[in-house]
Amino acid sequence: MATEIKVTVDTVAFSVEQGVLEVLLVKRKFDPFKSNWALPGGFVDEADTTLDQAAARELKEETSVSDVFLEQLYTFGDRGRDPRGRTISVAYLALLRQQEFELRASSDASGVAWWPVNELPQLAFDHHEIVGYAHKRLKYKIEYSPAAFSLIAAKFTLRDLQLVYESVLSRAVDNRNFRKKFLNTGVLEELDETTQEGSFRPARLYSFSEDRFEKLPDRPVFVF
Amino acid sequence: MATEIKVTVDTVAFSVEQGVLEVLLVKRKFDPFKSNWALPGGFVDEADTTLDQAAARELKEETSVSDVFLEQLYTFGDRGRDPRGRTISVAYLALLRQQEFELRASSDASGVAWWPVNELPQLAFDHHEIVGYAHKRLKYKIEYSPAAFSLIAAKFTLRDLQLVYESVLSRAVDNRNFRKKFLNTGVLEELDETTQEGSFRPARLYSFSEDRFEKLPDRPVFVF
DNA sequence: ACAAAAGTGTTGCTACTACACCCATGA
DNA sequence: TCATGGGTGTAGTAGCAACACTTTTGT
Repeated sequence: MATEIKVTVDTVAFSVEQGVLEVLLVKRKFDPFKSNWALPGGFVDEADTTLDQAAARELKEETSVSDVFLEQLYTFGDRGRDPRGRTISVAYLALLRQQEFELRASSDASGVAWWPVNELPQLAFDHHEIVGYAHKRLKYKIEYSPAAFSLIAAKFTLRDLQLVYESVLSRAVDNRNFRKKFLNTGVLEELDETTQEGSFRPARLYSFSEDRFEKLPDRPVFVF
Repeated sequence: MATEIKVTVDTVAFSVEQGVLEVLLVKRKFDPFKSNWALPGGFVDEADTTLDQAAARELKEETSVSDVFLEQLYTFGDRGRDPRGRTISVAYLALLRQQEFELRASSDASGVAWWPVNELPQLAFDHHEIVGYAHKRLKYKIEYSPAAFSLIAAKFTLRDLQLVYESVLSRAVDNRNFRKKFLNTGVLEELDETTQEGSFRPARLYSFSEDRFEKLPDRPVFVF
């Protein structure tokens, strides 16, 4: 009965770069699926005290990304998903900003790179399914949680924020209504700074106020 | 590295009985936690082709409940949650109607019973935390999915339906608005039958139309 | 003056909340 | 006729969708 099973943690890390939703992948150096791209992840270790911590550790080891939004997603465990034998994968969702990290591949990998979610290469194992699932969950998540703010810098313009919504949802949103509604939620702090990006009008910067979010009588819904 | 870890599936099965949300528990016959109440579940087996199937198998073996709504919830894997050694538990949510099953304990258990979610006994392992998590998820779930219909008979009165919402959400809802809004969603089929339950006006019966639900241009939201 | 992105206001409509009473039935 | 749960209507309000033009800046 108590079959021993191998357990991995694999992370779907998203970022938005110039209005494009991208996923962090590593290129495998060893079999199985040698030289295929895959999600960063690996086996849970005796030393890991929690699964969350195991996912964070693997992500850091394989890509050098650390200290980011990380949340458990779903566990994939169909027999046959790993040719080496029964392995279940606890999948994680990560949200981050590319500019904050310099990618560095581990010795197990021959590469690390960001791939647009709509132009993914062939992926190892059932990782394509995992990415699809993560994307679907992210679409819900930005509508009822402040997840979008994990994808942009601490100071951002309303346009930055809108680009996150548009790239995650894969559709345009009306910018007048977007601004009105987001400002109305009361979670944005208007800063006394503006951008200065080119030969056009500078944009006001905002920050997300966790405090204000927590203090609202009802959770706002970020649906556009 | 590739530590072998034991994997269990444990199910939080909910039902609503006379306006009370209840959880299905089994009483353990063996150590650890001998004679404590626990969630039905057990080790994933070599023969299980999927985790979903493993959860269904364990639920049936331990309580005789089968063919019910069953969905993966979350995976609990903190080191130390099982005194026997590293064990992770893939938790499942089940929704069902008590009257459809006659409970029968397995030989591993000295009892099976429904417990009101607000009056739970001490539970084995971290099962109390798992139940709490499942309840929280169920509260969301009935608001954006037709999950509530898995908790009542195929033919039901609007009152039955309302009792499901009230017991899951732990609060009263305005019955005028509840009826109006639910009828407006277009997912209910009005039947030509009524109940006949006592010395008062009989109630009209309805059924949930999966078809109508699927065909709606936008998913209705069941928020009251 | 032009190119580029920032920023804004109104109207119509839908859908929600809040609220209290009459109806049908069997005993 | 009473007790019990079944069933309904309205008015006010809030918030949404749809829609196009003006502003600011650097070159």
